[in-house]
Amino acid sequence: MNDKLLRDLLLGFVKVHILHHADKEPIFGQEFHEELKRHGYDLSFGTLYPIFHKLEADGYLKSKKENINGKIRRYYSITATGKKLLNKAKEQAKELVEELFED
Amino acid sequence: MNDKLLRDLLLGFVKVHILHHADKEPIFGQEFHEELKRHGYDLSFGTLYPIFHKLEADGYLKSKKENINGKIRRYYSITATGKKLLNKAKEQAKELVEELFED
DNA sequence: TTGATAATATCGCTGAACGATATTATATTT
DNA sequence: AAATATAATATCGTTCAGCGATATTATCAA
Repeated sequence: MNDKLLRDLLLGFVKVHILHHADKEPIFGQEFHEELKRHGYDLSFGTLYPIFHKLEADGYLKSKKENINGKIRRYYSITATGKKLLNKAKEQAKELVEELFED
Repeated sequence: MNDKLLRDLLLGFVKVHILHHADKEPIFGQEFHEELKRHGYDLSFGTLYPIFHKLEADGYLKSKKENINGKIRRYYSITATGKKLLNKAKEQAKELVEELFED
């Protein structure tokens, strides 16, 4: 079955989930990619990294490079603005889903 | 505040909501546009109509033209394939939201 | 018959998604 | 010490979707 619609749904959520995780602890690309895979979501790095970049450019995330055994990791954590947005997004997502299940 | 992220979230949901409403009764563009507006969502017709077209082309909706006082309306209703997709989408959306709210 | 109205359709631009490829910095092997 | 492997991030070029603006369709009203 064609599930472009399911993909769109996922893509709408990915940014919110990034903020959600970056709110709990610093995260980095590969790790988050694995996390998604574990949940059955296959998202390419060509999609994922630019999302991180955009979220940082827009001030919702801040990042810090760290050298782990010679591999550079860029750890992202949420900003104050990011937290505000995250809360709004969670509310909106909840409302939209609730509407689908009421009556 | 920049809320492109909230918009992406909405856009991911719009198709699911279209299927959801078209499952309850036949709907048409202007009406659904009003419905979204009432909920505070502003979606242009240049966005909305192509979505309807795509959903029909993919076999999730079927449409029938009707002439109401000389104004042509195209009423959309859900297909069997559309119902299956709708159920999957609802499950996926629910899971994604639940994760945002657990622990 | 001209204009107003309700609705759908589509154009052209911009920007995002994505597979593929390049780059970075070290550790390991030959 | 040179070459290879590895873990990770970065970005290119193409395709496609979102969207404001504009066009089209079919009546009714002035």
